[in-house]
Amino acid sequence: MTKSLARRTFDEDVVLDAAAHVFRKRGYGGATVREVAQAAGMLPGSLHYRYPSKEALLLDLMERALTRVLELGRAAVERARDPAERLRLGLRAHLEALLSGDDDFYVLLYDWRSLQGPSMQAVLRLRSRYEAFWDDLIWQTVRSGWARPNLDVELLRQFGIGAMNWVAQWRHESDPRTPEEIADTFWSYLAFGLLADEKRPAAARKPPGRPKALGQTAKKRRGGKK
Amino acid sequence: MTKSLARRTFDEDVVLDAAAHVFRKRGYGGATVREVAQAAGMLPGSLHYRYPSKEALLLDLMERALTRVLELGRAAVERARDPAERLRLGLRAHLEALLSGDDDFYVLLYDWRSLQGPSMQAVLRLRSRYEAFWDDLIWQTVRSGWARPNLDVELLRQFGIGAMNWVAQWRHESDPRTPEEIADTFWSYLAFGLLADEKRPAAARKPPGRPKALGQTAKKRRGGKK
DNA sequence: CACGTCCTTGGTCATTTGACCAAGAGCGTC
DNA sequence: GACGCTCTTGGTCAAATGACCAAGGACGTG
Repeated sequence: MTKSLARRTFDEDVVLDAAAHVFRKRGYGGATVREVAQAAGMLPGSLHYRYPSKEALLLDLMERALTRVLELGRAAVERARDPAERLRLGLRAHLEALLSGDDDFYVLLYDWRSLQGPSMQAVLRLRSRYEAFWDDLIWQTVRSGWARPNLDVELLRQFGIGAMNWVAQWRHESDPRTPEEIADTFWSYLAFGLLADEKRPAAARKPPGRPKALGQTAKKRRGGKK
Repeated sequence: MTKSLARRTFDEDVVLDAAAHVFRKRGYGGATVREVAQAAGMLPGSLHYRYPSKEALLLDLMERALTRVLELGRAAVERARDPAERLRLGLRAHLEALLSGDDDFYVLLYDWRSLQGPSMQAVLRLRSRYEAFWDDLIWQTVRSGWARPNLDVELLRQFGIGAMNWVAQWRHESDPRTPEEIADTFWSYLAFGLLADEKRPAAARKPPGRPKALGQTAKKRRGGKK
C-alpha cells in the first residue's frame, strides 16, 4: 500500500516471502538480516539496497498480510446475502488464509509489538480497517434481527477473532481437520453456544448458576478484584 | 516445579519478575541478559550465577506461569458444583490471571516458540495439563446433560482458550471493562451463542445458511483447498 | 557503441550480545 | 577467629549483528 520505508519496485514478493519465513521461524527479534538475505537468494548488501532496515521489512510484511486478509474476507463474504451466512463465510476466509501456509499471518500475530512509532501506527490503521470489516458483518446480523438482543459487538468481534487466531497456535500440518471444518464448527459454537436447548434460559428463566448473568457487560463499577 | 536448568534457592522470584518484564517489553529474542540483570538489580555476572543461560530463564518463567494458571483455575472452579457455573468460574480465573498485570502470561503467550528441545518438551507437558483441566470441565458439562449433543470437546476448548488469550492483545490498562465483566460476557457467548432464540434451529429445523451445518467436524476428506 | 539506471558484489565497521570466570565479599557455624 | 558456603563483583572474549558503501556488473535506450 504505502511505499513505507522501502523502495517499491519489481518482484519484492520474493524478499518478503523470505523474510516472512525467517521471522516466523526465529521470531523477529531472533532473526538476522543475513538469514533473510540468504533465504531470498541474495547477499546482505542487496537486501539492504531494497530495505534500509530490518524494521522496514517487518512493516512491509505486515501491511501485505493485513491487506490480504481484508481482501480475502471481503471477497468471501460477497457470495451471500444472509447475514448469518456471511459471518460463516467470513470465518472460513479468515481461517483459510491463516492456515494456508502463508507465513505472513504468523508474523503478524506474533511479532506485533516489535514495530515502533510510525510503523506501528500504520499497521494499527490497517488493523482497524479489518476490525471494521468484522464489526460491519456483525452489525448486519444484529440489524436484521438474527442476533439476540444487547450484544456487545466489539467484544463479540474480539471473541471470535481471538478464537480463530489461536488456531494458528495449535493446529499442526498433520491435523486431519480442514480449515473449512474448523471454521464451520466454530461457527456453530458462535451461533448456538454450547448449552443444550432445554438448558437455555427461556423467556424469564434464568441462566444457569447465577442470577442476572445473561451477561453483556453489565456496567458495574470497576475495581473489586476478588 | 522441576529444577530445570536453574539453581533453585532463595527469592528467585525477583529475578523471574524482572525477566518477565523485560521479555514482555522486548520479546525474548530482542531482550538482553544485561537488561534483565539490571531490572533485577544485579550485575550480569550475578544473573549468570543463577541462570546459566537466557533460555533457562525463559523456561523457569514459563513453568511458573503455567503452574500458576492451573492453580488459580483449580481453586476457582472448586467453589461450585454445577458444571456450567464451574465453566464460568474457570473463564473468570483465566482472565483475571491474564489481566492481573503479571508479565509471565504475556511471555508465555508470545515467546512460546523460542524454547528448544527439552525445554520445549517440559513446557508442552505442563501445557497439556492445563488443557486437560479444561477438557475435564467441559466433559463434566457434557456428561451432566447440559451441553448440546456431539460437541467436539477439544475444538471447543481451543475455541474458548483462544478467545480468552486474545484479550491480552487488545485490552489496555485503561479499558473500563473489568476482567470479570469480560469473562461473564464471554461466558454468555460461549453458552448461548449469538443468535436469537427464534432463529435457532428448533428440533428438526436446520441451522441458517447451509444444511447439515450444526457442525461438529464432520469427518470428510481433507484436501480441496479451493 | 556509449550512457545512465538498476541492482549486486564482497566487504568493512562499530556495537552488541551471550557466556564465562577469577577474585573476593558477606555471613553463619564451630 | 578461622573455615566454608553462597552469592557478587567487574571484567574478558569470541562471535554475531545491523547498517553501510565503493566498485562493478547487467541491461535497455539512444
